[in-house]
Amino acid sequence: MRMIVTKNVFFAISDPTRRAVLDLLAGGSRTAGAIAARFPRLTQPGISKHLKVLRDTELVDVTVRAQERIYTIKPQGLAELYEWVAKYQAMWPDTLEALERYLDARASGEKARRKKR
Amino acid sequence: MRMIVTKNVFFAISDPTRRAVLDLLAGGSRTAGAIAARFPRLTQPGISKHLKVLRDTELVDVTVRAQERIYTIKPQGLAELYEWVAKYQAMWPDTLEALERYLDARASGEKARRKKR
DNA sequence: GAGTTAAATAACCTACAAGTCATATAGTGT
DNA sequence: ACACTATATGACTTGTAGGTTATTTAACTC
Repeated sequence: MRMIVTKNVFFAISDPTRRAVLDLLAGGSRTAGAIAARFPRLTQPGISKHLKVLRDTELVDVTVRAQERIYTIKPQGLAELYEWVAKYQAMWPDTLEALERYLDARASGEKARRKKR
Repeated sequence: MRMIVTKNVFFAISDPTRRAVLDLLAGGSRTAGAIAARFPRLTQPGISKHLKVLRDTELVDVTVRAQERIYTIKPQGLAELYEWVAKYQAMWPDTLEALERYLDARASGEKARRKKR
């Protein structure tokens, strides 16, 4: 068992809710309440805990305004992740254009697959 | 509790051992045994399970040679991750050079921090 | 065919992530 | 001071990831 926890960016983005929060914040800063409101299936404390993880991993910044906490994305926090994945980019079929073609092909392939079943 | 498991690339790379396996395979294809040998702290079945996750998430390919399984990295499997993080790249302070400067600064900052304690 | 080698699978254990409800903290307004 | 609002924290529960040992599967060697 790994007991060395080291919460890092890889861990932070492994959760779909946290990715959704980041995606939301990419559209602009929001209060914790406004964020929580976008996740009706989760409770306020649930979102609060996700925000804590994002804080701890330096993926968001918080500013205080009265009782509110305004969360802002810190895209630099993703630098480590970008750095890591970029290493593999060199191994991609070809250039970025090839990657885009690949992604498009995969997208339509998925559609076709969905139709089949 | 999330019970929709959907093992995806984000989950796959959240584990440090699996990232290390990918990093290893980036240097060339290897048999399961050769991979396991690089992780003396883990047992063979332990590595085998990690390899299963990488297989299931399409991050590696396997070819059979006698009793051996030769694992090859499939960097295209990281496309989704790259796609996701690239969205945030636009929000980065400036250009790629700025990112690199940032990473360098962070690296030396970490060294300084380590010295302090 | 018996023994050996390589890898996967099964059964099991334990720590912890992700969720809940209840409560605490802290700022606002009257 | 008191009620209200916004968010964080504590205590607790549960599912599962990540590890183990033992076993199975399958191919090769003699």
